[in-house]
Amino acid sequence: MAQARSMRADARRNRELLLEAAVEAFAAHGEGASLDDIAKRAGVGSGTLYRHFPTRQALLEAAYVDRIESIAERAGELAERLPPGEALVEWLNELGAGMLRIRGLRALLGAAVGDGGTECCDPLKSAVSRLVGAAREAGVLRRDVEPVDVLRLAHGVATASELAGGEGTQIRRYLELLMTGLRARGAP
Amino acid sequence: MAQARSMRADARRNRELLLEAAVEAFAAHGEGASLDDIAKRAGVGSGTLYRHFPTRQALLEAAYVDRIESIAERAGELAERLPPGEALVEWLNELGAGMLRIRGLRALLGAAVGDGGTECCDPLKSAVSRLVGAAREAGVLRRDVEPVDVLRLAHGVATASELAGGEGTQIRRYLELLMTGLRARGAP
DNA sequence: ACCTGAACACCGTTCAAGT
DNA sequence: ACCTGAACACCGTTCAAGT
Repeated sequence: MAQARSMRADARRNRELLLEAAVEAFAAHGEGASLDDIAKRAGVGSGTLYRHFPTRQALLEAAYVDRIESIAERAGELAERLPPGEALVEWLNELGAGMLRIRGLRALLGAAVGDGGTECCDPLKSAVSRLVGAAREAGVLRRDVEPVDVLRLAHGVATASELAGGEGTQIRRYLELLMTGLRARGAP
Repeated sequence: MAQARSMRADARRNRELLLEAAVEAFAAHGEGASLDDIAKRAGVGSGTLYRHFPTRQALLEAAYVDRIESIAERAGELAERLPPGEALVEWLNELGAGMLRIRGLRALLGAAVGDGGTECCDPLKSAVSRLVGAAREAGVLRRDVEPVDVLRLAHGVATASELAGGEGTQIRRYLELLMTGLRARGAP
């Protein structure tokens, strides 16, 4: 999907309007919000939505790409300020909070660590790889755990806290349980 | 929903046909299978489906109620044969395998430990309560973890392994990580 | 008392016609 | 090159008419 200057002015404007409407709609009605409704609220024909974003997944990705990048950037800041183990936990905590606050982000990460994975969550994968690498070298992480395992489990933990209905108080507890398991030496 | 003898013979038969079709459809197309299709395959009108099962959730529950009970019963057998900690892990492993094998069971447990909870998963809640209680008394489980936390985390772990696309090899690893965290003494 | 199936509303997706 | 919106297919849900 071309996103560059090469778009006609009205096309670029429509794309922007669609994204604004999408962010609003996903926040209000979850990741399953009506696409037709999004087009209507953006003031464009439904065909225009499909021209810009051929699938729901593509729209979700475009709507949240900047959030994903800002979460990924936090990894660097935390790595500077905290020891490796704590930096990883803290980052997972922020990632989890983001998944609870921004509806649809969890679905996006889920697809990324599954088989429907696109490149949109690559910044998160790079971030967790760096944090996991550092934690391993510091000896606070078992060596048989891959970065992608950590993302999957973080996704699972976010699911668990969403089920608990909490606003982020549960996720900290669950992450600490998980981290204790990750810290222990590998199974025989 | 009356399920007793009080139903007319044709009603009881239709109910049975609907359940068979539902189990098949959920297995083939996931928990979102078309209800209209289920009615057609059962050879009844769509209104009949709604008369027996007013919501998709009600149909899911009726379709899997016996599986749920048989998983719950396994808890007792395992508790007799194994020490408390191992019995809990083993049971969680079987529960997880069930969630991966039978599509829709995970959704059902998710609803049960969330706010949309009905009484259909109560056997599972009782089972985990007994196992957790025994493990606590044996001193192999931290005391600040509630049975419902364990179910939620098991649900999360099953989600994580489903994302991994495995057929039950990952879930064992993930459960062991989780169990290590559950075993450790409570946080300060 | 229960069943049927037409009818309605809603949503996703496509595409011919328009600028 | 891009947009529009009518058209189509599909699904969930209701309800008047039938037995």
